[in-house]
Amino acid sequence: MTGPMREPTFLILTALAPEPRYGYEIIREVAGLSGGRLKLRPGTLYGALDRLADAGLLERDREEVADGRLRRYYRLTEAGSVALTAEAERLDRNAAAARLGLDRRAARSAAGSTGRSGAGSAVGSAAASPRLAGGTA
Amino acid sequence: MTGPMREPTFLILTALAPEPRYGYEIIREVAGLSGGRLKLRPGTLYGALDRLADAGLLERDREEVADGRLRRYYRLTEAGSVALTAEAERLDRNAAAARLGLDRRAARSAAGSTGRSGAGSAVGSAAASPRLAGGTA
DNA sequence: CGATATATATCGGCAACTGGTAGGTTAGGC
DNA sequence: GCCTAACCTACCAGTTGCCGATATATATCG
Repeated sequence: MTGPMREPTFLILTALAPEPRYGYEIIREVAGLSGGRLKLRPGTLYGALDRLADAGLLERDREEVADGRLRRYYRLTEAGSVALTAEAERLDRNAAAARLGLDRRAARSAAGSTGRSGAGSAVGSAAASPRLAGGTA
Repeated sequence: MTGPMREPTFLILTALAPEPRYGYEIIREVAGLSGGRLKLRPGTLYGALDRLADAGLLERDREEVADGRLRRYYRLTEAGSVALTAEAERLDRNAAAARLGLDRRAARSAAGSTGRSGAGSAVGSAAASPRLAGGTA
């Protein structure tokens, strides 16, 4: 679990970044962070919590009983914080690369040569591509 | 294919954003964009190309024979461009959310209350979470 | 009581990817 | 000439995280 993580995993870690939270609260927090777009299923949440705990990115914090219901709190570990930071940087770099490519595309559209590029570019298409410094996702 | 895409898919679209490219060139471009981190396998590439074409995000551009080798060019469609733009924005929002959470975490660490938060925060943990305007990933 | 919300937990199936294999051509080195 | 690496497209079994669901329990409200 050092490679790219998918969005649910990422947002779970994000939800736990500021403070420990219990399962159901993570679900709500992730929904909020995603503007209602991502509704974590219990299967996804607890599967991810187990995986991330096994990988040392998070751990059990404490248990509490509130209104007759057990709440199991989790917290991000230092390794989890590091992984989340690295992942955020990866996202930034990927987004920047896409932006650059889209900008160049728009510039080409404005120049009138769109889509079917001329036959002359077949060999020349190995032109310098945006090479991002630290690597992207 | 309107939901979150994984990194290989995203970077394939990014490689095709500025101009049409053929399969092997996409592999090289993606490797460059990712700083050598992501080496697309043929299985991944052609599987994704088929999927993305089926979804209308890219299409066949042309074929060429160079040095006795067939090169099959692909180009991003307008829908693909739109999807890539949306995806880049999603990445930005996600990264920003993670940063915010990590900053709050660092602030808590500096305040001396780390990890095991006090018992008093059990009910108050529903405090206002960073609510990003347009929604995140 | 029934419906809804709040809470944790488990599981089968699926899609995208991983990690390969395959077939072919060309160029360079020995 | 032979071998290796690079250049090209194509196909496939296995893995993994997630989807979509089910289950159990408590609490509240009409």
